[in-house]
Amino acid sequence: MSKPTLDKAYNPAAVEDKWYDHWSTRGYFHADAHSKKEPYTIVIPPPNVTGMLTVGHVLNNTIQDILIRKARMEGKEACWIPGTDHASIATESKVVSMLQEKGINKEDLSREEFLEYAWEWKEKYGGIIIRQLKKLGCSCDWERERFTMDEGYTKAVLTAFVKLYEKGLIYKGYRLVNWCPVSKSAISDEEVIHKEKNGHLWHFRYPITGSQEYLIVATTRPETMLGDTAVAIHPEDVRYQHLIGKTVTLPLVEREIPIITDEYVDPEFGTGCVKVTPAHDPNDFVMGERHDLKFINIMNNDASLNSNVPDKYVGLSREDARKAVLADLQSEGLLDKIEDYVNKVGYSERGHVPIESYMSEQWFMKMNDLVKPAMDAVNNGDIKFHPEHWTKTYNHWMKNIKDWCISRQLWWGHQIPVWVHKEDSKIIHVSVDGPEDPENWDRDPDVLDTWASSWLWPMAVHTWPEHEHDLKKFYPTNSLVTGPDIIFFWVARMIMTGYEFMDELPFKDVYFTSILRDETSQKLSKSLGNSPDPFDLFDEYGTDAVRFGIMLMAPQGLDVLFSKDRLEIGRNFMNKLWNACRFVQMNIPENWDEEVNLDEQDLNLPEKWILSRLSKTIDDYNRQLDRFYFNEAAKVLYDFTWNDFCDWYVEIAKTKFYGDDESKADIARTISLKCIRVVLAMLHPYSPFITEELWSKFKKPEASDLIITPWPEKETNQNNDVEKEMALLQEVVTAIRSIRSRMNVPPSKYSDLVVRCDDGQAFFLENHRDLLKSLARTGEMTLGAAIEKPGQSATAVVGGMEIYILLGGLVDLDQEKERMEKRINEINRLITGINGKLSNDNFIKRAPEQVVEKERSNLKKLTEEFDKVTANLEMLQ
RNA sequence: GGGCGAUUAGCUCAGUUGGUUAGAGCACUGCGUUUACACCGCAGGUGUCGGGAGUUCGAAUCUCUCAUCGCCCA
Repeated sequence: MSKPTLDKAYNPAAVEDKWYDHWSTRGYFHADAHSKKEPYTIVIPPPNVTGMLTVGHVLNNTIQDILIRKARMEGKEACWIPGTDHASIATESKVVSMLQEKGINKEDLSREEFLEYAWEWKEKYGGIIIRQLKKLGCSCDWERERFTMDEGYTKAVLTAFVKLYEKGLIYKGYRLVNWCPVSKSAISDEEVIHKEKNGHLWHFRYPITGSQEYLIVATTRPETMLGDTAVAIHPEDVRYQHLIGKTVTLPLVEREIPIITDEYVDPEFGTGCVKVTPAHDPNDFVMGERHDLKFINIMNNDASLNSNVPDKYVGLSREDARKAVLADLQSEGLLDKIEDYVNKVGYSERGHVPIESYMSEQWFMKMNDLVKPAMDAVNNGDIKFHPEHWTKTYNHWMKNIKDWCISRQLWWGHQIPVWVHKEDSKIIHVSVDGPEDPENWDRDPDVLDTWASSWLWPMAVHTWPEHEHDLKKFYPTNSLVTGPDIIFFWVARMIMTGYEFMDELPFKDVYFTSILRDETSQKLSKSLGNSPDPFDLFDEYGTDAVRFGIMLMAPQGLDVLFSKDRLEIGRNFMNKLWNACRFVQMNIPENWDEEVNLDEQDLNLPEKWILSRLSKTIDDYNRQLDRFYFNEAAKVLYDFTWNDFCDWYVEIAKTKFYGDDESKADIARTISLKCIRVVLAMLHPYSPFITEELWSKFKKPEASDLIITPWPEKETNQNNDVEKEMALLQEVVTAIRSIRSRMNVPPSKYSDLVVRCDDGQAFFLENHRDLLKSLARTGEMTLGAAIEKPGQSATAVVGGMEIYILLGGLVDLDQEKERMEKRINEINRLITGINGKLSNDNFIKRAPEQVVEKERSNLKKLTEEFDKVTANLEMLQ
């Protein structure tokens, strides 16, 4: 053993950086593609390159670190590949606002100039989250760190585009897309957030052409009426049959537009008449195509009105246009009424403003062919989701998948590898390297959706499209750990690319983490300001404690209500572990060299018991981790360490340490060390720093650093008889303590014990006389079957033994009576239940024998206890 | 409107294939500073397992239904 003894309390700050540097220096994180070991690979969900560590990242990356550290200890070639994502829209908008602060408009810059600023920004802020992950303790292979706009990665992204284009899966279309007026770009369906908003339903009068009649349409978006090209009614709506074939004159615009009939119209909604604006609403778009209507785009790319509306409205923002249109309709007497109305409004996830459905030319990807193998893989179990129920969400989305709009009107990202000939725009060149005569071509200015690059992550972090060594060794990966919020964006699409380009799944297990919420169940987010800074938490509790605490509180497949207080459990546990180790260390002499071979020892009950518990703990722990129950695994370790080891075994070991039999002390030392070493090894993936620190003091001299120490082996010391016997001893101790506590017996006073019991029980108690003395503070023991209840004593019935504690005048008779009566009622309740079952023929006939037997034996036990408690109660009367 | 999930002690959650005297931590109450730990120890109280119905010898667990809450998709 090394000396000096541990500090009185664990001080995280003093050890965390030390060990991280040590591990890095020794190269433990780096995976060797040429090793013979079985690979175990994880690719990190790449955080936004300009992002900062959140509590969500802590949860997510701790889980990955647990998996990878365990695999490493299990002797696998553990490879955790880190990296960051260029996050097109998010990063570009940050750069744009940074430039604005400097007084620079993006519009005034060339593409090249802008990208220079963007790269500068990336270099400046791009490393932050990586450094933060290191503080968290992540054992990533930093030599393999990737960025989605690295040269090699970019090549992979463009290669994928070209391959899919050549297969006919990518096409260009002029369509209605989700348009973010802030970033002035298309966004995908998945980037639109639907929110319920309190709005209005405005009813307008549209005059029938050449008549005094009106029809009334209702709308939530008055300003779009300037782009109306029809009014629709349901074909069977009796109210409006006479209008079919007529036209209305669109107010303010004075455009004559047809009245059409379409099944889409809901006669129950509003007046049953609908204005149709094909260029600005997805449903109207479809109707427009069906009826060959005009598509009039009335907006610029910033959602202000363009020259397709009457002059007085040109240039107005959509908000101002709404006011103007309403005012003008009102003054013309065409505003019929206004109703309150709750409607769903789509917001841009990044721009935080309502999106427009906007006509524009975009690149789309056909998804139907890509979906099939990806769906099969999940449904036939090749890829497993944890928790499993996410497969339903996955399937639902896959079944209803639509073509994916992959172009973005941005500069930061992968520019689409399509060139149009300057002489003839019908001539198109698509390739990774571009045409040989670039001067004759114009490259498509758009970039790809970021997800159209990150969907290649598991293969493109290596050398794909080249199939070199790393790719062969480390693809497919083993586990993916990510949030369910990106199941469509990312997980589903990675599965598609896996089969499309590698003809193989990208990962075998997907663990979906919990979503973190605060105590009022709001999602933790920076914009709400309810997300604590992880570094404040690390400072306050220690990184290991935060990691352990957050894992302990993350339930399976549910949201986590995060609160700082709950990290205290983690901190307390670290302290408990530290102090248990400290205590053991204090009781091991300097230069002690007497570790015994436990297999050759004649062990007594508590020793056999703690070894049995340890065996079971190893099994349970591995089982929980294997099924991705990280909270349960943490609990298994916590319970063993705190309850079995600290509360019972260490207390028992004291009698050996303080006794005068050195050989017994050596056994206790050996067993304590064994428990500590196994616990440290098992806890290491959760709490790497403190365990490595303690390991350095408690390891066997020849052992390696904990991070690469072999994972604890399965043990076979489990023994149910021993556990039962120990449980009885614990029950006796607790019963005695309970009486002493109730009667306020001071700890310094030893209680004499009188027990009515059979010979076997007497032997048992006699056998553990010393333990009873130290654990329950008992004095003299008088045992036997013929014992009469002594006067002035308190009673407990345990396992058929009637335990009397002599208390002189200390007994509170009323309190004792009350207790006994309460127990008698309880026993009665239980006995009634059991009798109900046993008197039921069907139960006897149909229930398994062991179940019936168990009820019988319970009945016997309870009846005996009932008799004894009743008799004792009578004596008190 | 469609789908998914949740509802167990004051709070946060466990509860494996139906059979446990329904558990843990926190909080709470009492006692305690015995040379690991007050980030501690010992002892203690707390539950119609959301409501209802069904299947079963037996339901917190399986089925249906209702209610409430949350998320996703229209």
